[in-house]
Amino acid sequence: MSIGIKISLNNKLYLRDPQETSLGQNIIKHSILLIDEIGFEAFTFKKLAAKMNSTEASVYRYFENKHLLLLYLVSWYWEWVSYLIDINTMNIKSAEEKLKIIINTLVLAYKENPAIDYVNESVLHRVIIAEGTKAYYTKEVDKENTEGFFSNYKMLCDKVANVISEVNPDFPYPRALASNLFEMANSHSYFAIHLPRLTDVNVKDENYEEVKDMLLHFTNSLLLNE
Amino acid sequence: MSIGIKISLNNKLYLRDPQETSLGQNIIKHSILLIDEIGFEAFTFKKLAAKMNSTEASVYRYFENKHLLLLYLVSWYWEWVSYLIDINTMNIKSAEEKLKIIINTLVLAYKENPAIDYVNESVLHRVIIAEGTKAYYTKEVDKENTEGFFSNYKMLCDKVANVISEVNPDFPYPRALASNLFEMANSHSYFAIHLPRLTDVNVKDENYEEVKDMLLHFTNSLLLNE
DNA sequence: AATTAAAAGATAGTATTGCTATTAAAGTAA
DNA sequence: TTACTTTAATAGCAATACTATCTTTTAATT
Repeated sequence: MSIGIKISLNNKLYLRDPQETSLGQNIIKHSILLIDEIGFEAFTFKKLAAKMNSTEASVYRYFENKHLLLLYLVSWYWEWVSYLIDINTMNIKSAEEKLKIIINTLVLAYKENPAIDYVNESVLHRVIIAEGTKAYYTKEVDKENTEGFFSNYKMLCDKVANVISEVNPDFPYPRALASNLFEMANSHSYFAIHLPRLTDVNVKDENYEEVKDMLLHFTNSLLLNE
Repeated sequence: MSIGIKISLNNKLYLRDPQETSLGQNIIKHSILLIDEIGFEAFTFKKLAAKMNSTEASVYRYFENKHLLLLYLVSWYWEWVSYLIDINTMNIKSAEEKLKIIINTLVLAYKENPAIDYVNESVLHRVIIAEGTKAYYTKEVDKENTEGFFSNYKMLCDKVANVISEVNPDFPYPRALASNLFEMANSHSYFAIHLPRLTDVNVKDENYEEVKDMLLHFTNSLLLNE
């Protein structure tokens, strides 16, 4: 039983809207699980179809190729984070407090009560951490950017940058800090698990508290000291 | 005429050492150019061989697959940066000054006088910016890490983290700041060109000064304010 | 200068990937 | 019930990611 919020995404990301049909929802559901399981490079539509007892050709009716499917998942994720931030900061006046909540949401989004039953937010979180950046490090980035394929991420960046500027109007790099918070939230979660010498934080059993504390420390240090 | 410095890399990265033969050097040279031209996803050993008038099978005698070739290029790049940092900070006593030089070197490494004729450092810089992170966002990261495939990057991170701790022994995240400097140097160079709404810096005609200024600002703010 | 070993080139072959096309079956709406 | 749409089933094709073998070229040793 889904609460029925619908994440709104650029409709050029897909050929047929996967949120509209049960096959589409199945594609989303199993692609998240399969990418998590075997990694994006080894992931193919044929394997996905096999896993969900459908056919390759059927998957191709929804997504042009696996890159656009990843872009869809990434956009979905950031839109979901954006939605959570809106809810969690709704009645907060203080910009400092808002920024704290934003950082909290960024790192701990995957824990929030799942609102959509065909998306396992916790697994999606792992997928975004491990594969997310591949969505925009591509030769077609400029063309895709003009088509609005990254607008969810950019809008979230705007939103957070605005709060940063509210906290400290003189800080000269609000957008950069915002995007850096997104990147660090994910990269240091990855480093902690796979390349611990590249970070100072620990992550054990899906506990990302230390990542959050680090982001808070960085942000405070950058914005509140003069 | 090459000065003859030899970058030392983990010998499990390759099947035959490409630095030792002219075919090997050609593989390095043209792979940098071709990845820059068509992107890592479209890059194949067959296309590379065609470009350099050799054969696919010959390339496979040097590298197991294109992923390991990328890892080789990435390791080469960070080892090159590490070497430049050593030279540039050789007679510097002050840790603050050293850190400034490190940041400078990080962002502007590609400009340094090319010491190795088969590597176009400026093009390699672009390749690392656009494709570098794909070297460690892979399903085999843990296995490859135990084999020491990322040791060049990790050692550079150690080196910079030590200087950071020298500047401020109480700063709790020296490694994270170090790796974040590497990541930001590259990601914001990329954002400035392709996704400008994700940053506040401008890059035009290979002029990365603003990226450098931002990294200096972040670093000072994090380490020098109390 | 002749001999030999190693490297590179040439060619072939295979399983998988990344698609497109066609036709048949199933479900759904008029 | 007919007609329309969606999905399943199957086939096919060019490119990718290799491996294997064999011949020629190059370089090193005697």
